[in-house]
Amino acid sequence: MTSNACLLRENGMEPTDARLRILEALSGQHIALRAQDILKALRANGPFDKVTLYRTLEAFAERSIVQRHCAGDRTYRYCMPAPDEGMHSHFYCTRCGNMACLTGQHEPGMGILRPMDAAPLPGRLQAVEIRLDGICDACLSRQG
Amino acid sequence: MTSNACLLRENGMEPTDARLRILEALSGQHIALRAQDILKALRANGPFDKVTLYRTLEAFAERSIVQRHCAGDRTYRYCMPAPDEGMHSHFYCTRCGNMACLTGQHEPGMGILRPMDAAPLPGRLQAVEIRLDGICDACLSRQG
DNA sequence: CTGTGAATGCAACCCAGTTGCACCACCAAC
DNA sequence: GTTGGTGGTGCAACTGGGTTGCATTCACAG
Ligand SMILES: [Mn+2]
Ligand SMILES: [Mn+2]
Ligand SMILES: [Zn+2]
Ligand SMILES: [Zn+2]
Repeated sequence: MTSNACLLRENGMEPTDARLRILEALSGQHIALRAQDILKALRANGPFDKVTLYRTLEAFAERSIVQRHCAGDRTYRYCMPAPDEGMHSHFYCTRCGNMACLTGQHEPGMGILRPMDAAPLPGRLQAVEIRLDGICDACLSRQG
Repeated sequence: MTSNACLLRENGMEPTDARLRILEALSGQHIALRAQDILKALRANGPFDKVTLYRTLEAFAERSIVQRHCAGDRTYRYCMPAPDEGMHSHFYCTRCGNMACLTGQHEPGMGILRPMDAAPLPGRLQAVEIRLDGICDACLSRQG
């Protein structure tokens, strides 16, 4: 029994082949992947249906098995949080679209996240998304 | 000469009727609007072309006349920063999609934004996007 | 006037993500 | 064993926010 299979069982999902393959593609990554990136990786070892992927990713995100983030280009990116780690933030390269996971979690409710805002929030906070935008080192070295 | 016309001139844009109408729709809002929200408001006082709106909003965003943000539902929201204010963050209601602008700017490079991350960034930072997700007061009062 | 570039309008297109529905495997009840 | 329900997958069609191409109009300098 792999740890991914356990993860699925803990979340009330059968560890099917498709699900395990998707988790495998996401495990150990330090960047957040587009659905299409994942699809391409999956299809390197056999056919895989697009809709199954999208539906599975959505189910994973609902159960917090993966994190789903909206990048600056309006496409979702998916990544697996490190074990026992909460939300983490990302560095998004506006030139190449690469979205690196940053180490160190951040927590909803941390006062320091809104240093200059004394007013109460206009609702019940559930999650905090922090995205750092810029040019990644690879793009910088390619052309400054 | 309205202040919006000045704003356009300062950014090298002719203050055309279409542009002024768009800025007018965004001025004084305390929420970030979808393109479609803006279009609906514009069409309340006469016809307005969808493509002109999108192109104009893009030109405004490039010149930082408006801020463009990607909400959790993968649609862009547009808002005008208060005068002399930099980037600000938003509260996004995952139930109704309303995206409230939060008062108080945040600055790229503030150390406090990444409290638990000592590692250097994997690139050159240009902007910081902070989105607080949750359920807004209106939705809470409607059904908890 | 007249030429030039900027701005606008309309139609067609793009494409990540979604929906509908058929199919299949599995298991439990009859 | 047959039936019926459930969960997962596959294929095709669809959605809709946003974009592109291109023709037309406008502003204004020469
Ligand atoms: Mn990540
Ligand atoms: Mn705003
Ligand atoms: Zn890059
Ligand atoms: Zn709401």
